Amino acid sequence: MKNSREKILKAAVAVFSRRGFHQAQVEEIAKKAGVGKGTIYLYFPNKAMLFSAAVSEGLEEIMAALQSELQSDVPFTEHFHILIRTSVTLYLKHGDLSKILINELTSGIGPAAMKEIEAVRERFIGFIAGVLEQGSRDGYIKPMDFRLAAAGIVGLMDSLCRFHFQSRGAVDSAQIAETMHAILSNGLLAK
Amino acid sequence: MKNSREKILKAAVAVFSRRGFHQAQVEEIAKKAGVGKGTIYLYFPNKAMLFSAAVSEGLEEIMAALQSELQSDVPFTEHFHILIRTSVTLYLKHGDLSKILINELTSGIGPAAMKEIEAVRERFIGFIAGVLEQGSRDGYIKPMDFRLAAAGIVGLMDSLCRFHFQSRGAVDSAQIAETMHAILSNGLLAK
Amino acid sequence: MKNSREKILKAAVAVFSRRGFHQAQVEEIAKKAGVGKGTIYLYFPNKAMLFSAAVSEGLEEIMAALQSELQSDVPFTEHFHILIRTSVTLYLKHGDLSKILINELTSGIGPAAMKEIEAVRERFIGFIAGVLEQGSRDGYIKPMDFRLAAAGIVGLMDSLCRFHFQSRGAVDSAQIAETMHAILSNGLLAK
Amino acid sequence: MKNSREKILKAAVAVFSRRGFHQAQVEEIAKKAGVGKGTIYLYFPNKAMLFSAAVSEGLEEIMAALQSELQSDVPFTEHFHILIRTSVTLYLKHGDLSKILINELTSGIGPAAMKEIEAVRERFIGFIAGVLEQGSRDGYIKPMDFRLAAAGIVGLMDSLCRFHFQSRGAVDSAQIAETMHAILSNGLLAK
DNA sequence: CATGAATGAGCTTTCATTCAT
DNA sequence: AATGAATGAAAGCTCATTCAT
Repeated sequence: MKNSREKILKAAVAVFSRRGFHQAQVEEIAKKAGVGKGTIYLYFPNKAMLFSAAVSEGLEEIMAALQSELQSDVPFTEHFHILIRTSVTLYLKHGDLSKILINELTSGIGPAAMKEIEAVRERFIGFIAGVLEQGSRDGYIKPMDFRLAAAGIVGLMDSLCRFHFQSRGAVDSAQIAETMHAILSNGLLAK
Repeated sequence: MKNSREKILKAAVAVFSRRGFHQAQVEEIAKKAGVGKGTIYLYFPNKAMLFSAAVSEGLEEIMAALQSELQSDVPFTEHFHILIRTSVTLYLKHGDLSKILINELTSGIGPAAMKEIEAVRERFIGFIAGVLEQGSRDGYIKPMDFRLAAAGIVGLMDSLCRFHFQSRGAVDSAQIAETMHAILSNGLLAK
Repeated sequence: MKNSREKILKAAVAVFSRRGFHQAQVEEIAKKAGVGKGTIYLYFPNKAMLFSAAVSEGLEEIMAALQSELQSDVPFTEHFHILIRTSVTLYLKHGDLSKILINELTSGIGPAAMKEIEAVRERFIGFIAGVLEQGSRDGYIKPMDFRLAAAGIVGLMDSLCRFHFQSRGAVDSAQIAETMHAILSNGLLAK
Repeated sequence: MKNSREKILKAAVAVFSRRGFHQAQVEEIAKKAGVGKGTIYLYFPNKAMLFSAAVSEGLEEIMAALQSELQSDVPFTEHFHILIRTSVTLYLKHGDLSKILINELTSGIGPAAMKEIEAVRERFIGFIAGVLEQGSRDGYIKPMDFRLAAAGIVGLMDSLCRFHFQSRGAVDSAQIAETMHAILSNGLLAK
């Protein structure tokens, strides 16, 4: 049996993503985690901090997974494709998280937790910008404002993934990855 | 002096976008609109419906503005560029709205209002998909899943605009339009 | 067309009896009376006073009708019977009123209106006590505390009439009058 | 120290009877019970249900007390007298309750709670009707519509007890019991 | 470490009342 | 005399947080 902190975090991600920050009730998280309400306050100072911890640790996992993917040694063009596919897969798998990350950023979470979350988002965007920059140094990516582009990519991915969730299976992971790849590699214009 | 309904809607957009749906207080909206709290309930049945009305009517304006832009008769390549620039400008100008549109979609607004908002988002995505499809018929845009692409474009724009708002002026409207244009026309890959 | 004051009073009786004092809304009364909300405040200082006026004037009518009945000159035993039948009929006809009179006496109407209503009830009880006293002087009614008995009679009638309203026709006016007459003339005990 | 539920119910009976359903404030009940406002909602889903619980449980007590009185084995005539005296005593003792039971039946309490209360009143009337029916079988009570008569008795008692409360001591318990007994045993008519 | 009964600040919403027309 | 748009006090209810056990 995992320890309480883990169980709480896992339950928190699930509940927050389903309901959003304000609609989520601490009690439901406690119940889902199989602990008492009070126990949550043993590990997290308040709801907002629990929220940012949930987001933070989840995203950290995604980044670690992507990072390890980056180690492999294949030609860039293929690498680029794989990277996108992996991102989409991870993003959809951690769908809960992504919904949170996108939807709750201005929902009045309180300044402290807010800062935490923006920092996480920053780190995520920075991570992607880093990948782009490396690709650029190796001559595969056009020079550009990498952070801006990275922010755009995150938004693109979010939006496509939301489409997936809302389409209830009509649009699958592969289609999303292909659309992303198509747009990001060559744009929309016919040659 | 504008009529009350207008004043309330305007104030609502401002407050909702700053605070998010749940954090926004009806009282603050009333104060900002310069009307009594009760007056709001004369025009809107409840907070959620006020919210969806605010989003809805704002977005309608944006679409109308874009629509009129589309009438002009210039070569497509240039048109494409202009369209993106106009979109970004409008989006930034109605920044309040865009933040709402993106951030509040799952925040537990109540089913009725929720449906309204999703419908608006749908309409917006559909509108963009229509533009892409027309471009494709004329041979300027690659064939693809236009609705998916449109969803992606909205996400891309959102994310870049948010970057603008958070950078507090470090990234300007032109840069965002250029980045969008660069990505959407040719993608990220160096040739 | 009756004048506004009349129309308002009539509508007030109808609405108050259907909904009770607190549930009744001034707007509904105005609508039913076919006047503007503001007009009501031209004739009555506030909701509570409108309420007590409605009760008061209605009860006054009942008493007037009973009074005229009392003038007739028939043997007391028959008179007693007729009186009860007439009372029940009137009470049921003015059912709205009776419900109000019974149900709203402690509902927190505000001290001023409250006093008015209690005064009306007093007057009604006094009226019946007077009838009993006269009957006693004529040797038809046992000596007793007439006001107390009158209060009891009003309660008895109320309760039976409510039974009528709730039974939705299963118990008719005649049955109620007979039961009242049976109890009041000889009591419940078998000889 | 009694448990919270008990304390709340007791306070509720007191406050509801003094103010009536609508005028009664949950906060005042909480204060009187010596608990926090929220605690009330731990035990009762809403104000209306608290109300019906208060009425219900109080009346149940009265019926239990009367029931035990009925077990005793004395001649019926005396029994009848005793029963009325006991009823009046109980009714006056639980005066709060009786006021509620009579006054609030149409005050717009909400359908669910309303039904509960009507059911309680039904049960009470049914209980008395049962007593009458038994007396009739034993030959002491005239045959009649027992439920109708029972409803009348409740109304009679109510009204007399209200008289007691309003007379501020001028009319005592014994007088009321005697008046009831006089009316119910032999009626008002002189022989 | 763990709990959940208890709390009360804070929210939305209603509706009697006013007053400019 | 008549109106009804506007008001804001007032109240029920929720839920994050605490703390005695």
